[in-house]
Amino acid sequence: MEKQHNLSKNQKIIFDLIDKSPEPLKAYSILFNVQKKGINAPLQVYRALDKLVEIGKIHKIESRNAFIACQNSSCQISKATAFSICESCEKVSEINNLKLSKYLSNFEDDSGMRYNKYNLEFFGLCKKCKSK
Amino acid sequence: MEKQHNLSKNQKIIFDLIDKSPEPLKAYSILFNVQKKGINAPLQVYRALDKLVEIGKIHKIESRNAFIACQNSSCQISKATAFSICESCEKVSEINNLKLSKYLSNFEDDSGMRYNKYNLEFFGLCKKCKSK
DNA sequence: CTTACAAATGTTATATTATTACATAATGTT
DNA sequence: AACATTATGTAATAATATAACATTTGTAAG
Repeated sequence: MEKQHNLSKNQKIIFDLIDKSPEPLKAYSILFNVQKKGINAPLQVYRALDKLVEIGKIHKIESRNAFIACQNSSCQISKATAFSICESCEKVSEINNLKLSKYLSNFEDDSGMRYNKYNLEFFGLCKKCKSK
Repeated sequence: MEKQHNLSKNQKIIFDLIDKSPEPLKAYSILFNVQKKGINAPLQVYRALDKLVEIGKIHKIESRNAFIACQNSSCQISKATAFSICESCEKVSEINNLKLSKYLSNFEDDSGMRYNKYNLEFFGLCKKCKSK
């Protein structure tokens, strides 16, 4: 049974914003958007983001310093993330591919080391941008 | 035949520093280290870093905002990078594994899309840290 | 219920990472 | 030499993220 995380007030405000967004959001853009709800300081945003990342409700797109809601309905694999990033329009999608995640989770490097966690970012042109 | 890039003065200073370093270096730590050589401003560092990344002599470790020299003697695959990162001692190594790079370069997502570029960061404990 | 602990909040200040804008110099090509 | 491209120098500022400290809220045990 998965642990239930009851989001706190700030966490909920910030998660809802990210979850509704069609694109990854940056911390200060989040801050700007939630100021009307009484969240005034960067730290309040970063603390909520840290927690949401920790419990797997959102992911950080490292190459963009931006945050996206987890797209895996059964969000077990927050430690094993893969994203598709369009270098033209910056559209980001989470890749949820069992073969890929199995391949990477089972990957052994040349020294025989295994990893419990990874983040993979693919770059290319999305369909729309490719056809332009 | 691979294009030869003659590094400029600043590029060479900064590449040499990164190449000699046993660990990834951060931009402002680089700046501090090269001030005695007449590089005074962040922008001079970032410009050199950008170029070095572009030509594949160094890579950026996105999750750490740090830079490491490319470890692939035949440095063809600067667009396809994989790293091992120790979450305890922060040691970073480039993974140069043909099966992995083939697998990822040939990966098709569920929409049939292919990617010409990726960055993969694995996290775990290195041997030293695991045995503590 | 109340005590105690952990988690979250609020606030100010500051650290770290990165870019804009503009002027000049060096290098490579024809 | 003329031109284009790449690199440099410098100042200012933008964008991203954390430290430190005080207070409040949520939760679980007695």
